[in-house]
Amino acid sequence: MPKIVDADHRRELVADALFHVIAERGLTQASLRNVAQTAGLALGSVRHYFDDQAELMEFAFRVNSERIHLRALEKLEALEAEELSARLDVLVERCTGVLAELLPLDEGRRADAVVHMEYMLDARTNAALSDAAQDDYRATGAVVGRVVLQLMNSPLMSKILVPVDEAERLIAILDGLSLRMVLQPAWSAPEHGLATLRRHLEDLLAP
Amino acid sequence: MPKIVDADHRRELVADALFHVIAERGLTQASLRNVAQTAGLALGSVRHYFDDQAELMEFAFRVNSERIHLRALEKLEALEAEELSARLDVLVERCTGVLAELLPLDEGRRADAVVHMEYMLDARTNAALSDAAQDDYRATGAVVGRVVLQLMNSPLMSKILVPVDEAERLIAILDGLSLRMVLQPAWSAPEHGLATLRRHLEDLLAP
DNA sequence: GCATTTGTGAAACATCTGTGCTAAAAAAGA
DNA sequence: TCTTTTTTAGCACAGATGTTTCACAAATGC
Repeated sequence: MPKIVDADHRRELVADALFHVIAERGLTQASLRNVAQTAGLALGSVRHYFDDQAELMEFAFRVNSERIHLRALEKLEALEAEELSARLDVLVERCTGVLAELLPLDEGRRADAVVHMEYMLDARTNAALSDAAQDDYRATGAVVGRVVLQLMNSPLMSKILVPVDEAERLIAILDGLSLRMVLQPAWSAPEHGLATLRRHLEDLLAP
Repeated sequence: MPKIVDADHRRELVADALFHVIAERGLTQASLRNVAQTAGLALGSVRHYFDDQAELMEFAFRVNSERIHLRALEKLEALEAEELSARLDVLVERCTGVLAELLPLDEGRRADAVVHMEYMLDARTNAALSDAAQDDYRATGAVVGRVVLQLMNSPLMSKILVPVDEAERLIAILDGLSLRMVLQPAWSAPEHGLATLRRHLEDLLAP
């Protein structure tokens, strides 16, 4: 029959172009024309794969959210699979490694984090994105919650902590660090943010 | 001579209209026409007080930033003036009160926080706002830093903490809580966020 | 080779945006 | 009342945006 192009692959290619535009010039410049141009496509081609601008926006949002959380989930499941370490510093390092996937520590994760922030803020007033935003909240809540459980279940944990409370504080720290590192990279270097995260986890486990 | 209108007062009135538009419909809808309409003015009138759109944006950003930090500074200076309390829970409560001014705990502060977030994110790609954003960073850094010093100087402080590190963690928590409360008010009620902040301060002072 | 289906490109339209320009209205002094 | 200056209102223009529509190209199955 007709010409065959991997449609799904093409949609992700357009989404990547959108990410690039948002990361470089902000969500306000993410017009269909700008996206098409950076994707090397014509405006008509982009609209062939996405009926709406809204459809492109939600699709890209979900790709971005999944990309971020899948990285963390991979490391998390590896952590849950291995037997509990008897050494405190090892446990801290493992948990730090999982949560660090949610921080903009390298250029790739930085672009993801920038796009993520812009999307979450936009979802506040953009009803078409609110469902995707809800799913995103649940995803990060699940990752952080499971990390907290790992800490709680460790025999090295001497304090009595309320899991929900610590998850909330940890989420706040992650969001806050991510925000600062995205907006103010000059003052918030990657190693700096990572160290703050590690220090907090050490505090939780400290006797 | 001519009709006399308090120009400064008029500029703040326009800024308030801009805040209203941003809080209700997001920064993308903050066009001069929308602002003029919600301010009850004609487009030409708005442009009479602000030559540029950029001038209005920066002016409103600074008004917003100062409004937030002045509230916290007032309480902070009251705290620094009074003699150190010998009771630990009193000190925590005082410091919580200062930092709580940076959180969206009521409708007024919520609108301020929303506008603040949108502006900070926009400043990332909007060179016209980067100076104002820098000033904002310094302002919150100063407030949080001075609160941390209050905690450190207390004879009730038993731990040995690095002030800069704790200030950074505290800023992250404040930013993260603020972000969550702005974006997800259904899951992050005001009392909830306030409790998390208080708990963190108690943790810092705990023996 | 041909027809059919899919992909591509471009032109056109209505809408919204910031900005420049002009003219009327309003108020205070002469 | 008349003049002067500020304030207000409105029009017009260029540019950008989402969307619609249509024509053309390309590739697969017959």
